[in-house]
Amino acid sequence: MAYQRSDKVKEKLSAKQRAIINAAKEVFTEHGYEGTSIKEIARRAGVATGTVYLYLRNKEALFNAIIDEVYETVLQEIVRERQKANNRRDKLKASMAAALQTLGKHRDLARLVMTPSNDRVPKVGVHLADLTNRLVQLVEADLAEAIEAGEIPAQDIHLAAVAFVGTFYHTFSDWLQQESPVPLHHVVETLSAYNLRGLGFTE
Amino acid sequence: MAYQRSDKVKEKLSAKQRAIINAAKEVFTEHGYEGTSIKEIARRAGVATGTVYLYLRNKEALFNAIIDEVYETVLQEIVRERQKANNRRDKLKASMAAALQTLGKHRDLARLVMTPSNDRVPKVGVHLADLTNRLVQLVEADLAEAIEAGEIPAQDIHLAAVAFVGTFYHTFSDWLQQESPVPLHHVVETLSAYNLRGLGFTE
Amino acid sequence: MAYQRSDKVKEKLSAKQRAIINAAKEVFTEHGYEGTSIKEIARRAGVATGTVYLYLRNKEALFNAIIDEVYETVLQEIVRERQKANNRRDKLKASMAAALQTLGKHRDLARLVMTPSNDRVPKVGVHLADLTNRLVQLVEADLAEAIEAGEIPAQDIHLAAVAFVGTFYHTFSDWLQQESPVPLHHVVETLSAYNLRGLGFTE
Amino acid sequence: MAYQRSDKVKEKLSAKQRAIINAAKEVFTEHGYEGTSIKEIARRAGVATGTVYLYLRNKEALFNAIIDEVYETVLQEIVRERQKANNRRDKLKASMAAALQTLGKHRDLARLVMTPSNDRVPKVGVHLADLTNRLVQLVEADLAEAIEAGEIPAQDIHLAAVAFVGTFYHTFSDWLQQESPVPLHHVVETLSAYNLRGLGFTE
DNA sequence: AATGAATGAGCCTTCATTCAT
DNA sequence: AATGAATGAAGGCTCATTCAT
Repeated sequence: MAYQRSDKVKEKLSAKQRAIINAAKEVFTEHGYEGTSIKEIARRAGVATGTVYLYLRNKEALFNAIIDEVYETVLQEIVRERQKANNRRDKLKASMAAALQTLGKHRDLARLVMTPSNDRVPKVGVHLADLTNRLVQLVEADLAEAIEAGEIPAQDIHLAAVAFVGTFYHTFSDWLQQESPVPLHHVVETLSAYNLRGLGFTE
Repeated sequence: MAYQRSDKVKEKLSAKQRAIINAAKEVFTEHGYEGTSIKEIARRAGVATGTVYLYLRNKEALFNAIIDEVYETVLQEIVRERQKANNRRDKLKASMAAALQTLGKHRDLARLVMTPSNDRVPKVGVHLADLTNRLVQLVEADLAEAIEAGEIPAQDIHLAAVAFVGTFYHTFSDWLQQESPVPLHHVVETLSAYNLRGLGFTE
Repeated sequence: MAYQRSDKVKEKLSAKQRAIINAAKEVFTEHGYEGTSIKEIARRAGVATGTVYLYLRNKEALFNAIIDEVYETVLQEIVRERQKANNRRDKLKASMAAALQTLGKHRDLARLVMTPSNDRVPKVGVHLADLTNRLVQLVEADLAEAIEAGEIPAQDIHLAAVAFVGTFYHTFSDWLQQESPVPLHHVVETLSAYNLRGLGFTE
Repeated sequence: MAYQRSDKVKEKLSAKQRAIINAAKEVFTEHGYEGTSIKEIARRAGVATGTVYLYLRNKEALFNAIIDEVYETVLQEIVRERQKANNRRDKLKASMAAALQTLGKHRDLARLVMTPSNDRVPKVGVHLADLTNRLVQLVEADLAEAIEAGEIPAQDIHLAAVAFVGTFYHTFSDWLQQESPVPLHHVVETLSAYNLRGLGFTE
């Protein structure tokens, strides 16, 4: 289903726009935002320089289009996985599992998304921060419910949520840089246990 | 003591090199890596453009020199604080407390250091990762000992250490962006408890 | 009559060509030669970009077509008004009055025509000069007759004619730039008197 | 004296800035504002592209620097020549004679200055209009005095002044385009007589 | 050691014009 | 006849780095 959905998103784009965005993904991934030239993207997409501007207003818009795509895909996956969960513990776990699994499928892209560069184009950085902020908010809501239900002790919800997401974010960054990484599901399992304990869930 | 130590680091540099690096800290902090020009750094340091190249090979080296300085200062502070601690729990807590307190004193600089920009100079990002890697290693050693001593259950040490550092890293990033942030010691206390529970320390 | 005539000019063009030229008038008037894009003209004319090139060889030809139209309209008007005049004095006066009145009706268009821009397309400037050259020739003929008839003293005919036209040209430019301009007929009256005196007509 | 003065102005500029401005004069003259590229100016000046920006903020500033130079030279010459005149008639004549003679010495430059292009860079056009406006103001002052002194009948001073300048402006433009032009002093003599008659001066 | 003028590659973006449909 | 997507040259400007003084 999610596959279909994200496919729908992609189908809206012409083959050419797809080619451009895909080329951009590659180049941005390899050289960063400032290190990427439109000319190179065009070359890699097999179109003329000007053609890029037929589909995307400018460099920033091109970059954001990519971020948006990843962003939306990940969030859709999270929502989908959470629906399968029955209790709070599983929801929390499912959220992070979905995020990691989705990003884990495209290591290069993930690397791009997870390396914010606020350089000179401040909006870019802001845009990138959104994803984790949304995740944090999701977790905060879960925690508030869990506390109210007496499943975990009262605590600083924001801090706890940021810490929660932080373990996954950081571990995932670490995982991205490893040459022969461990299976992601192992990461998910371990971190889930770690965080649930940290939050004060009792067996 | 720590003051002396970090002063030692600084003493190695000539007054002019100091002036250049300090100016660079300011400008990089204000405009980011790509947004910063050598000319502006030179102007702010009160030297000619060419003089910068007498002391630092190039822009990247200049940036790295700053990272190194922060890096070293933070690590020295961590080592110092750890020596005060008597048991594993306190050592772990002291490590993170020292890191956060030191970076917290210079929010702007911290923001610079903690916003990796792999733009155009991918090595910069790599360099920045070093700091957290070292922290992770420190924590790994602590965990290995704690497990051996039976204070916490056996677990994936690397993953746990990365998660541990991740909570602090991420929370601190979040803290940096807040307009009126909570006291850092509150963050330290809360996260310490979170992580110690997560690691499986028993009261 | 003049209406009919200038209509004849316009009738030669297909409705589509008319639409394009009219759109071009608008856009050139608003943004100048270099500031105008063919795409915008096409959009405003309700046709596709390529269609413009079906009717006009290129941008320069399009611009010249407009100049030609204004040019021809003004000249027709001059000829018509001159026919009403009985003597040389009135003919000279009628010539300029017709020119000014006609251009004065479309201040924007006049501004476009009267601001030669030799930019990049030097021929454009040349084309624009034609109008005044033709006016000068008309005046020269009148002066030659007037001298032969003994109405004015012998003099450098070309220079006098250029000066004559120059007073109107310059005054009219000045008038175009004024926010609340005086009535054109006042300009015509004043300048006519000025020039007739200058030429040596006696009361 | 005037020669010295304008020389002083030029001495202030380094040899390189002079070379750049002179090259710019050539290229702007040949291809107009929009048709001129900084690269070509640099090439012609024998410097690198970036060097141009060491001396002039940008293309517009470079263009204006040229206009300013001509502008100042011409006005200085006018002031100087007017001081030699004893009466109103001679002052008026001297003003225009000075302007024409000065511009006449550099036909190419004069062509550049006298072809306003308000295209896309509106300030450029405004800047160019200044010269004639200043001339008009000078003439207006003279006319006001002449009327008060009873030397000429009351009339619309602004219109008369614009017409006055217009004859010279236009005649000069005409002269600039001629391949084998008549001597400028002949133009001055003829136009002076024409205008003085037109204004109503009596022998 | 120090200077800072000079370099020139490289960047994003625009737009007149073409041509396959 | 008409379309409009595609082209790619060209332009102004910046800036890390060098080097003659």
